Amino acid sequence: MKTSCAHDGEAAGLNKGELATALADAEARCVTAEERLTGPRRRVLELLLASGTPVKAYDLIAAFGTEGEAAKPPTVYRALEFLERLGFAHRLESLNAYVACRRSDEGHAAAFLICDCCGATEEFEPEVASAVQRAAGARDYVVERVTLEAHGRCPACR
Amino acid sequence: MKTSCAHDGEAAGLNKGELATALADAEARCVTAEERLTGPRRRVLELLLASGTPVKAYDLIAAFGTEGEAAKPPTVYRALEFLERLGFAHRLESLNAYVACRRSDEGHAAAFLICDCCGATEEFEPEVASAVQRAAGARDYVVERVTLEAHGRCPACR
DNA sequence: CCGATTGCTGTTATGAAATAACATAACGCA
DNA sequence: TGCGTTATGTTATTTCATAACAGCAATCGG
Repeated sequence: MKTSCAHDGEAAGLNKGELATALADAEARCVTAEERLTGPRRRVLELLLASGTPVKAYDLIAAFGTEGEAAKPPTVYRALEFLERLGFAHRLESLNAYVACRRSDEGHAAAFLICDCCGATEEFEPEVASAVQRAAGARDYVVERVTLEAHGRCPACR
Repeated sequence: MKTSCAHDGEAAGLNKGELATALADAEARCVTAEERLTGPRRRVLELLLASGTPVKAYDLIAAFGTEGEAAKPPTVYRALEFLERLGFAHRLESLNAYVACRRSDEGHAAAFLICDCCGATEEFEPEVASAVQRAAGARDYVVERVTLEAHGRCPACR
């Protein structure tokens, strides 16, 4: 799946200032939603934001501690569950990985372009929704959640 | 995810005659493609077809032997890889499960409606493709493979 | 017919991803 | 302060998937 290629390393993560802003935003949105951005949750979000690309759960687990100690799996998985619920992160089913999301609407539908070469992802708005709804309607289904992941190559990797 | 509901058990798998026909079809397509539908491959396809709904890999492993003995994981995973390659089966990323496909075109794009209640799935043609291509084009991506899985409720479960 | 190549299978072992279950701590509030 | 709720810590286990290597069988050129 992930073919090796020269463009790794230019990760696109947030720098220190952007990170602080993004975390403050998240904090604010939690207050509004009457939810708590606790330590572990904040830490996992920070790691995701700093990466800018999808991160495996066990990489988060390994990177969790600031002195290099690992977290226990449930710590990170619970944080991820929270972050997903509030729309701060998404799970990429086809990669078994998680990615931060900076869109401001909780619980939005998500669709992704995923570069199989460098691992970069771009989230886009699934206008696709209407086509899915049409297919669903024709079969009498009610759709509650859509996973859309398009694999290919990003501009830099071609 | 899978909420319990009364409609289980009405699985929609193929009966004996249909199964024989479907396997013969698969056999024929393999000949055309110059591929071999060997024992393990045929057996796994048979199990998928008989089920009619998505099946977990380890359920296939457990059901593999005709006298109840389990297969070794690689046996089944290799067969699944082959079946996917030829378009006889698809992997459902959001379920970690596999489902038979009776469409006749190798390597086609796949999209699914998945009932979270009874586990039924319907494959549909992703006309969606055009919308994805538009989003991809705008971002200069080249798309090679699309995963689309819509979760919801089937007619029977509402 | 022989030997080499290639593709598939069998087997053992291990790696990677996720969750169950239960104990403890922190928070919000009567 | 004491109670219910929500979040965390911890141990263990389950679920999902692949690496690595040995053997076998079909195919093809000589």
